[in-house]
Amino acid sequence: MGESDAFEAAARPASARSLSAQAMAARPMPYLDGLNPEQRAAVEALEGPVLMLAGAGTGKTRALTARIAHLLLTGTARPNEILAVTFTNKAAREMKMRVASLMGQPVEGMPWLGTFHAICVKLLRRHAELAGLKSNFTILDTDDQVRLMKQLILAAEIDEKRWPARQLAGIIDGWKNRALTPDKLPAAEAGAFNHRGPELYAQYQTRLRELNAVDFGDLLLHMVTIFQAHPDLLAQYQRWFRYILVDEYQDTNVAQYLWLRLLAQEHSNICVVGDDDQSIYGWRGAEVGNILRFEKDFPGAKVVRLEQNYRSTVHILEAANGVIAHNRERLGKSLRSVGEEGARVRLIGHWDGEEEARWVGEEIEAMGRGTRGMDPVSPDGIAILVRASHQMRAFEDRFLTIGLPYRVIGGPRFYERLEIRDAMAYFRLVVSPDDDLAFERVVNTPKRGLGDKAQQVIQRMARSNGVSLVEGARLAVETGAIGGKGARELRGFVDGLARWRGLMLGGLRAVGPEADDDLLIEEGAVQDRLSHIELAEMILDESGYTAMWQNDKTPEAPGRLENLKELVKALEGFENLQGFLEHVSLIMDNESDDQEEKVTLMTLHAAKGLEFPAVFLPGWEDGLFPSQRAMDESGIKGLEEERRLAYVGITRAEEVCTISFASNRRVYGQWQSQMASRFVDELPAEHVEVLTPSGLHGHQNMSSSASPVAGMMQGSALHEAAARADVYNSPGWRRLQQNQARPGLRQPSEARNMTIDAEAISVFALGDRVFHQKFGYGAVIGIEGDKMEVAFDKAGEKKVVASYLVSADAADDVPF
DNA sequence: CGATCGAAGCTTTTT
DNA sequence: GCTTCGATCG
Repeated sequence: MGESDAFEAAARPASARSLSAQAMAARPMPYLDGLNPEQRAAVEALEGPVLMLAGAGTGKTRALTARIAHLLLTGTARPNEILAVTFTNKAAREMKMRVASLMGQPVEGMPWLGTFHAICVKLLRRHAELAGLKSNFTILDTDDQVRLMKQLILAAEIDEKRWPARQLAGIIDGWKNRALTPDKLPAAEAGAFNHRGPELYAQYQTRLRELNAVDFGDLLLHMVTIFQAHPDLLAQYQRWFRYILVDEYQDTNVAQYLWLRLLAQEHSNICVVGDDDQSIYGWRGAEVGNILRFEKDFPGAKVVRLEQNYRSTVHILEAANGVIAHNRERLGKSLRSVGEEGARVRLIGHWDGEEEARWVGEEIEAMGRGTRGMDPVSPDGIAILVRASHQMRAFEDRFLTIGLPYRVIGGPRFYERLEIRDAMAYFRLVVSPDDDLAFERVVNTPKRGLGDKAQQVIQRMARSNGVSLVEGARLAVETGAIGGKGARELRGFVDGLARWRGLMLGGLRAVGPEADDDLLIEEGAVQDRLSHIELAEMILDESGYTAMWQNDKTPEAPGRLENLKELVKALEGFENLQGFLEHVSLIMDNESDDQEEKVTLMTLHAAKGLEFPAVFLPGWEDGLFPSQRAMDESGIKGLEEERRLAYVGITRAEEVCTISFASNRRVYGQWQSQMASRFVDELPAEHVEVLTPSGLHGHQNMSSSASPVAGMMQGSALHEAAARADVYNSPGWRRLQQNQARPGLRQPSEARNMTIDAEAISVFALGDRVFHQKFGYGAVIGIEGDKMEVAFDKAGEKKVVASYLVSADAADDVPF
C-alpha cells in the first residue's frame, strides 16, 4: 500500500523538492527549539553521511526524530522516501510517535520506519522468488529452527549428545550474522561442528526453502544476497530510499551493515546514531567495528558528538565515566552533566544474596517514604538491574514476602510460551495446510496416540508422494497404513483442519448469492460469517487442546488457559488469522499495560535506553558480573563488553544509583564465596559513598548506627576507610594476602572487603575445626587460595571464604 | 505409547 | 538447586 506512490515520488525531479525546501525554510521550525548546538548540527546536516556519537542520556532520540521532522517539513523528503531503522519494535513505535508529536500531526506514511527485520520481511515478500521462496513464506523462530536442525543431525547420523542442535543453531546464526551463505563459508569455518557444520548448513538452507520458510537471520541475509545479485533492483531501492537513518548503529551485525551500505553507497545520505560505549550485543553478532569504521566507509562523514547528558547527576555520570575509561577500544567521549552534583553512587556489600535482596527491599520502602531529605521515590521510578535473569529470583521472593509490588521485564515472552506456540501451530495449519513444522508440533498434542512410529509412516507417505504432512496423514489413514485408534484420531484431526479451513474461507467470503451446496461453506453461512475470533476458539476447543489443559492438574495449567484466553483476545486487533500470524512472527513484545505502581526488575540488557530516578545494581561480583563465561569465551573483548554493561547500568540512574555485592551466593545450588567485582575497584572513589551493611558484619564499627539508614548518613567512605585501616595491618590479613597471591588476582580494595570481620580473620589448616555463621561447625577438608572447602556437621560440604570462618574454639568469643 | 527415573545443562536476547 | 531432555521400563 502506498508503495506505488513512493516510486512516483522517487521519480519526481529533484528540483521540485529543493524548491519546496526553500519555501519551507522560511517557516518556523519549532522542533529545533531547545536543541543544543551539537544536536542541531546533527539535525540540520541533511546531505551526506553523518555519524552521531550519542552518549547515554544525551537526547539522541530527540535529535533523530527532529531530523526526520526536518527532512519532512523542509520538503527535502517525503515520508516514504525515508528509511529509518531501529532494532526493536518499541524503538520504532516511539520514534513514530515522537515524529508525529514534533510535526504536530500524525505521520501518514513512513512505511519504511521499522526494525531491520520488519523492513526486510516487507522487501523479501515482494522479491521472494529471487530467493527461491514464495511470498507467503513462514518465519521460523528459534524453537522451530532447532527442531529442524535436530532432524538434520539425526539424518546425518551424528551423535546429538555430543553435538547438540542448539550449538549448530548458534554456529549457523553466527554465519548468517556475518552474511556468510553456505557457498561463501571461508575455509577457516570448515572445522565447525565436527567438520559437519558447512554441510549441515547447506542442508538446512535447502530444507528451509522446501518448507517455504526463513529464519530471522535469513531475512537480512536473503535481502543482501538479492541486492548483490540484482544491481538493477538495488538501484531502484537506492533511488527510492533517499534518506537513511539508523538507530543504535553500534549493535548492527555484518549482514545489517552490508545491507545498509548497499542501499546507501550511491547517495551516502545516511545518518547513523550510536554509542560505542553501549555496545552490549557482541555475543549475538553485533560488530562495534561498524561504528568505529564509519568514517572510513563513508568518506567525508560529518561526525557529531553528543556529550551533554541531561539525565544523571554529576556523581553518577562521573562514576560511569570512571568505569568505562578502563576500556581500551573506544572512540573516546566523555559525558558532561548539566545537572546537579547530586548524591554519590552508593556502594554496599552484603553477607549473601538473600540479605542483599532484603536490604534492597528495605531501601525501596525507605525511599518510598522519602529519606535523607530526599523526595519520596515512587516504586515506578525504581529499577533493579541484574546481569542474569536468575538473579531476579531472590528479589522476587523477597518482594513477595514483604508485599512490594514489582514487575519483571523480559523473561519468557508471551508468544514463546508452550501453549501459545501450540495454539499458533494450529492456526498456522489452518491458514497454510502445508506448514509441516506446525503439523509436527501439534499432531500429537493433545495426545492422539500417534507416536514415533505413526509419525514416521506419515513422513514416508508424504515424502514418497511429494505432498505435505497433512496430506500424507490423510493418505496414511485412507490406505490403512495407520490403523486402530491412532487412525481414528488422526482422521479426526485431519478432518478438523479441513473443516476449520473451510470455515475460515467461507467466513471470509462475502455473503454471496451463489453459496454452493458444499456442506462446509453452508455451515459457515449458517453462522453468518463466523469471525476469526470465534473460529480460533472453535479450533482450540474442537481439537481438544483446551480440554487438554483443563484436565491437567499441574499448578501451571490455569495460567496456561488464561494465556490462551489472552491470545484469543489479541486476535481482536486483526482482520483475520493470516494477518495475526504475520504480525506475531515479528512482533514478540509483551507490554503489560497495568497501571499499578511497581518496582521494575530486569536485566541490564533490557534496560538499555531506559532511565529511572533510582537504580539498584546488585550482584557486582567477579564471575557473575563480569560474567565468567563472557571472559572465558571472549577474553578481553568479553570483559570490555561487560564493562560497557556496567556503564549502561550506572547511566540508567537519574538521581540515586546503588551498587551492591554479596560475599556468598548460591550458584547452581552450591554455596560459593564471592569476590566483589573488579568494576567496583574501578569506580572513582571520590564519587562513591560506601554504606555500612546492615547485617551482622562490621558491627564493631557501627555501634552508633543501628539502622542502615543511620549508617549511611554517618559513614562516609573516608570514615569507613579510617575505621578499617587497622584491619589491613593485622597478621591474619597479611597471611590471607599471601594465600591468595595468585596471578590475576588483584589487591582487594577497601570496598571489596568491607564485610570482613577483623577479629575473625585467621588461617586454617586441613582438618581444623571451624565455625561458620550460617553453616555452623565443621572441619576443613580443602584449601584453595582464600577459599576453604569445609565439611559442615549439619550443612554438608561447602566452599567458603576463609575470612568467614573462625576456629571452632574461638567461636564463643565472636558475638553474633 | 506413556510414565518414571537419572543425567546434564545451566548468560545476556531481538526479531 | 532446578529444569529439561532422553532413555528405559511397564
